[in-house]
Amino acid sequence: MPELPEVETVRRQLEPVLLGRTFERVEIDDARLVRPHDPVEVAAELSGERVDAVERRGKYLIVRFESGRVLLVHLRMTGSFRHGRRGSLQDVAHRRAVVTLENGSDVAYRDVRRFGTWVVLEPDEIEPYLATRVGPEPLGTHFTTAFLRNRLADRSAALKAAILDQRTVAGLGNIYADESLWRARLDPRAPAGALSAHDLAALRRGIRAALRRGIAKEGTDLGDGVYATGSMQDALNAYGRDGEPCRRCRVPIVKTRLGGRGTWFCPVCQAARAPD
DNA sequence: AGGTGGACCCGAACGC
DNA sequence: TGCGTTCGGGTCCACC
Repeated sequence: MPELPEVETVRRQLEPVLLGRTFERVEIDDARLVRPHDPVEVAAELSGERVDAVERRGKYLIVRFESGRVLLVHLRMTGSFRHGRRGSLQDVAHRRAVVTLENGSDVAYRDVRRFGTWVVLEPDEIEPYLATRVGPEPLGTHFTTAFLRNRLADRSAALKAAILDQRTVAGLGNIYADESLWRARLDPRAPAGALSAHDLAALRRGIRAALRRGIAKEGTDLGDGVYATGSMQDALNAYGRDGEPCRRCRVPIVKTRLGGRGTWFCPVCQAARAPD
C-alpha cells in the first residue's frame, strides 16, 4: 500500500518532527526489522545521531544524519510512524521500534505484518545500495521517454510487470501501476517491448499524473486501519473498481490476474492497439 | 539473461 | 458461533 505518494506523505509528516532533532535513545523491539544485524548494535549506532534531512527515493525513506550516515526505512506493506510525548507510545499496537528524541518527544514505528526494514548505511554505501535497487524518480528530470524506451525494448514481459520493477521507475506499486496504465490507455497485459513512441510518451505522462494525483490526495487509505492517511481511494480510476463504469467510456472495469497480482483495467479504453 | 513463482507475515474477509 | 481457508501487498531469491 505505501507506494510513492504514501511514502512522500509520510516524509512530509516526518520532516518537521525529525529535522534538527537528536536520536537520544533507540529501542528496537523486533529483530526482524534490522535483520541480519543485531538490534542492540543497530540501536546503539543510531543513538546520538542528529537529523540533517528527511528525504525519499522511490519507496525508501532516507533519514540523513549530520555524520553523513543514513537510516534507510522501507515501510513495505504496513509500516507507519507515530509521534507523541515521551513515554506516551508504550501501548502502540504492533510497535517494532521507538526513538526517543532530545526534545522530549518519541517517534514509534509500527508494522503489523513485519515486512518493513531499517538499514543503517555509511556515506559511501548509500548510492551503491540505491543504484542497484531503484531507477529514476518518476517526477524527476531523468525519467524520460528515451530511458523508458531503452529499458523496455525487446522485453516480452507484461507491461504492468515491467513498470512494477523498481529499476524501471522508482515508486510504483500495484495501485499506481494500474492507475498509470489507465491514464496512458495501455493494456497491462501487452508485451512491454511492443510500445510505440506515442505509447511511451503516454506511459510517462500517465505515471507522472497518477503519482501527482496521489500525492495531492495524500495517498490511499484502503480502510483496514493499517495504513490510514489520505483520500486517494475516492479518486481511483481503475484499481479495485471491477464492475464499476470506466470514468471515460462508462464500460465496466474488469479485473484479471497478472503475475499473481489483482489487475484492473478498462477493456475498451485500454484495448491493445496495432503497432504503428 | 529474462521471466516466473514462492517465501516472508498477519489480519480481514470469506466459506462451511 | 466457530472453525478453517484464502487473499493481498513489496521485494528477494531460487528456479526455469
